[in-house]
Amino acid sequence: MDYQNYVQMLKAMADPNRLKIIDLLSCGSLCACDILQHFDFSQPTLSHHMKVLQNAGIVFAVKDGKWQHYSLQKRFVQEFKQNTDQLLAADEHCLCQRSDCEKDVAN
Amino acid sequence: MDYQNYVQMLKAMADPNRLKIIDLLSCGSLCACDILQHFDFSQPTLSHHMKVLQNAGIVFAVKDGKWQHYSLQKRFVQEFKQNTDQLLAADEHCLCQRSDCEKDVAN
DNA sequence: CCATTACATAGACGATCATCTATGTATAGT
DNA sequence: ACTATACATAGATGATCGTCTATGTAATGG
Repeated sequence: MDYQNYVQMLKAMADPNRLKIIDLLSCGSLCACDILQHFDFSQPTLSHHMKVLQNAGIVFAVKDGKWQHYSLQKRFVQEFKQNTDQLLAADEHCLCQRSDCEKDVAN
Repeated sequence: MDYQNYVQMLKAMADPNRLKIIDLLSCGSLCACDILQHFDFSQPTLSHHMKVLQNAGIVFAVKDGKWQHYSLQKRFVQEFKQNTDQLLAADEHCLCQRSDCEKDVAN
């Protein structure tokens, strides 16, 4: 499994404010000023967070006049769930490579 | 949704080494020395990572003589998937609370 | 007992991070 | 043209993070 991209997603999500932004965008696209209203931090801070989310492939932006409309990347939603399932499944991709691997033992 | 616990899980997962530890443990319990063999960092560093994973509710430890056996918390596997689904679903829990909420608009 | 093994704790250090203020850059309205 | 609005960029700062070395502790074996 490709950790690199998944870790970047996790890092971007591992901030309460960015997680809330993702939650906001899960119901549709919003412009920066709309998002900002839900937070106490400054506008440059939001700009920073949006860039982190874009770099992680979580969010994409469309410019419309003065406004930047942000939306969740559909591909992110799909890939994140897929990577999560793969990570947490006790299946045959087992990394431990030990002869006494306990992958079949329930905990 | 309770961000606090979910964010703590995400933070703990947002490190490539800890993610690999989770992957290793997804196929069964391992002791610290077994886990350490898969990495280049020092033993205290592993001890630190295991504590982070325990504090996040991802891993639990059972002591057996000299050995510490680590396993994934079943509850974590379940709750993490559940929280992820809830976060990324465009359902009625919409936070934006705007009259023109676009939660029904596909992107 | 003493040495070894398995692991934890303490403290330090450099890197990364979230946030801020100050400022720049478009776009829109009058 | 001027002003206001929406957003980005630059640079600074304090906090957090991942890692290390040094050391402590508890269990095991001869």
